[in-house]
Amino acid sequence: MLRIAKLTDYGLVVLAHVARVDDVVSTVGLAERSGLPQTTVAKVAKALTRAGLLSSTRGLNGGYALARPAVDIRVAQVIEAIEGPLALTACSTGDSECADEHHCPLSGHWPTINAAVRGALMDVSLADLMVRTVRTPIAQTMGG
Amino acid sequence: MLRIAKLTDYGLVVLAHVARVDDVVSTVGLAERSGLPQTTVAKVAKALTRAGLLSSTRGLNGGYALARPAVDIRVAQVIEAIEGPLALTACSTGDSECADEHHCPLSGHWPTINAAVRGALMDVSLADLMVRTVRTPIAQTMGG
DNA sequence: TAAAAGGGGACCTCTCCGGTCCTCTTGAGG
DNA sequence: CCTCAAGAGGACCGGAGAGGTCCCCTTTTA
Repeated sequence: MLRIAKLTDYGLVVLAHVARVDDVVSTVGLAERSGLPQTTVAKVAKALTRAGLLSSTRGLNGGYALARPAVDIRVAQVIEAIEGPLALTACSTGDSECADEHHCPLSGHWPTINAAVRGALMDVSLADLMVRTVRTPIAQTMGG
Repeated sequence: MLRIAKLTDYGLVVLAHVARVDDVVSTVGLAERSGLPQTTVAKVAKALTRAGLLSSTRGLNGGYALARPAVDIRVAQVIEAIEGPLALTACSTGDSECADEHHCPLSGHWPTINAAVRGALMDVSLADLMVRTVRTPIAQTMGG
């Protein structure tokens, strides 16, 4: 359904919390702040570290920190860190089960579409996502 | 995994074949051309018709035709026809199970991301997808 | 009036994501 | 040197949801 995986969503949340703390923070700390299970935070943080978005410190008093400024972390990178290369269809991954390419008028065009989507997601940085959402007084009143 | 549904992929293929025929064509005819099961073609064509991308003729000698020129059919519209409104996360659909919005630093930002992706997919038309893929002689040689 | 073709769901299966758990490695500190 | 906290890596299981099929109804024309 053109959805990102829940884990990817969590990944963005975790990154945002790490950025906000602006210091080394453990998975336990992140779990408390985010409200996510500690095991889930750990799973996501591992993937983000492998991708070079988080830097980790092992051993006692270890934890995670941003590997680079929030402005330099793009949503597309987070998605790729957790879900792998961005490809809207199975066709575009290379391991094509879609052997009827002579039938398929679309073959060869997916890279273009993928690039367009990737570009859009590259334009949004973690910093962009951390701008405090402006809530109007009216919304606050109505929200109850 | 930020994948479109297979049915959506099929939808694009079906649309491309209808466009190529440039005349009323039945689900049986489309199944032959595309190599997809006739039942699947039917399912997809129904959704596309409901969304106004295909026009249908019922009764004997009936079938489908494009409801408007291929240039005016955008990939984003096809996705929405089959999968519903474009929303990368469950958060952004409105029926948020994600009640911890006070915890979530991202709340309020998803519409922006969705709009970016939607924009990218709106920029690609069915006509764009039907341009014959250019294969260089070198690629043919190397492809074996 | 019978046959062809689309319309609209219901339903079942199977894949794949989400979440958990276990064990190993690393490093700080007593 | 030993212990313990904390990350690394991978195995595993259950449930939701997409894919695909089927059935019956309506429409239209020969």
